Amino acid sequence: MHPKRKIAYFSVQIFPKKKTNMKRTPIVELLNTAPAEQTVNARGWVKTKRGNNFVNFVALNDGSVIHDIQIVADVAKFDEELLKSLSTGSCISVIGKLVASQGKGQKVEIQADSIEVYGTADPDTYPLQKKAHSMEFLRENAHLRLRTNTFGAIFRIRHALSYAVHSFFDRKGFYYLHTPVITAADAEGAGQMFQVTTLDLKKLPLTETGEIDFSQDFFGSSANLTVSGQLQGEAGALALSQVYTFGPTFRAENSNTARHLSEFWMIEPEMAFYDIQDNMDLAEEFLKACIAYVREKCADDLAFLNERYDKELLERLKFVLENQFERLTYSEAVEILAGSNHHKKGKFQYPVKWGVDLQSEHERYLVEQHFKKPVILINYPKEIKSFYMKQNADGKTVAAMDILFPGIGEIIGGSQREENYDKLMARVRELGMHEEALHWYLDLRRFGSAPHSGFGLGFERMMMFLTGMTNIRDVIYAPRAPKQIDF
RNA sequence: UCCUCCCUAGCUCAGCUGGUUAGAGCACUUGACUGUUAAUCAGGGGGUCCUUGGUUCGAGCCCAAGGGGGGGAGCCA
Repeated sequence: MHPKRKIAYFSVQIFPKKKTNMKRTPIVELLNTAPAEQTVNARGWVKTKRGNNFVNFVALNDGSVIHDIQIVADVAKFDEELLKSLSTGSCISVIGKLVASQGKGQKVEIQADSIEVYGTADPDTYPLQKKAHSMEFLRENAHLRLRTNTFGAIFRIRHALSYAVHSFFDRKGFYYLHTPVITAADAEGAGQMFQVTTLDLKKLPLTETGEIDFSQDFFGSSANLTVSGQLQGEAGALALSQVYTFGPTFRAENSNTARHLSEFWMIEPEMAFYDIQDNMDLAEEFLKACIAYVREKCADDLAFLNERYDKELLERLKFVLENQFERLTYSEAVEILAGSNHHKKGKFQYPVKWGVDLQSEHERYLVEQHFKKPVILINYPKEIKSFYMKQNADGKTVAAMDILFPGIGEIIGGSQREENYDKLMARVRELGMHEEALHWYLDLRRFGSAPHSGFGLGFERMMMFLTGMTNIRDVIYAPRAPKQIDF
């Protein structure tokens, strides 16, 4: 390579144009700067304004940190109308001196020399006040709720958690695989799908037998939004050894609960040469690494949420980090449940019986009452699990694992995959699945198959655990759910 | 989709057994106040009581249907 063509990726020199404006300093930096009457520029949105005839105090926030910086404005130095326009929600740029605060609530403040108003916010119509609002009200103002302390904290944590995910897998030698968002007919059976089409819904082309003729549709067959990247992930793992996906996932189920969304983000690692034990080890290490990262990176935001919403949040994060997850089989869990006083007193609404899927109340009992810590359940009856899971030697169970968290329920679902072509094919036929659509997936077992495992993590459920939010609609920018597509 | 609760001022909520002109705090507005911390104090304006229909001399309140939202369940991550 010619020496002149060498590119310095990490130290790019930029030749600035002539400076016209003073450069903004993020409030997070200003709050951590020693005050020495240096001239600084802060820009952000007004939280509150207080004061008297002589001096006004503005709490300014730019989203860089949960704390506001206090702007001090001498009434005599500023136009009356300008000061009046600094109402809650307005956006301003302030140039002034960074000084030690005379007041008690903060260390530093800005003594304003000039204030420019970028955008006013009429107090009569601006929905947010300097008072606490209900989560329901904020949900109906999703475009503005980002400006509140609570949602600022939530979205800084959301970013940190995303970063923690990529960072963890990168350290472990995984590759980030971008699997398709639009897929062909439902192969996995993971639930109702959203259909994607360019056909004219008012004039659908029909075949001779009266069915809709998808050969005339955009892709030449029916198409849907993905419900999981797992099957494609397996193709990745059986080539790159360790991959993960992290993308939007769509389920058209009519679910109206505090822990379901129609559009959510899912993380799906898939690993060649991993058995179910390796899979569990990775999942536990992964969850702990993410929690540890966010706890360190977002200490202020977590402290705020702990103080305001959930006094046990920090304690719970610490507890999960310091304790081993309880691991047991489905059969053992059923025994514990059947032998519990809770069951004997008839307090379970649904029956506890081997072969039947555990209900929410059963999972909660195990996690919140019996073990009082995260639980990993493995080896479920094959009838209640997906076709691709590894069939155990007992002929009755599959190598599935679910990780259950307090207050949230299932946060991870995974399994070792069936790598044997004949066994997998038998299951596909047993369940009457569409072999044609699965040809490429079955091929993975015909050519260079290998033992492999993986799991799926609901990103927003992890967010609920980290933030203490009790409704999944409050940890995503704009929740998509039945009858809800605003913002 | 099922069960259940809720809907009263911009926001949070009170409103008795069905009875005159529907209230409070915050927000807004006017005034007071030399450093406030959701500033404070005093005055003022502000209502389709979710909608429609019914019962009644009289409905915010009782009944029915519809709409929106919360909590729980199922499906799952």
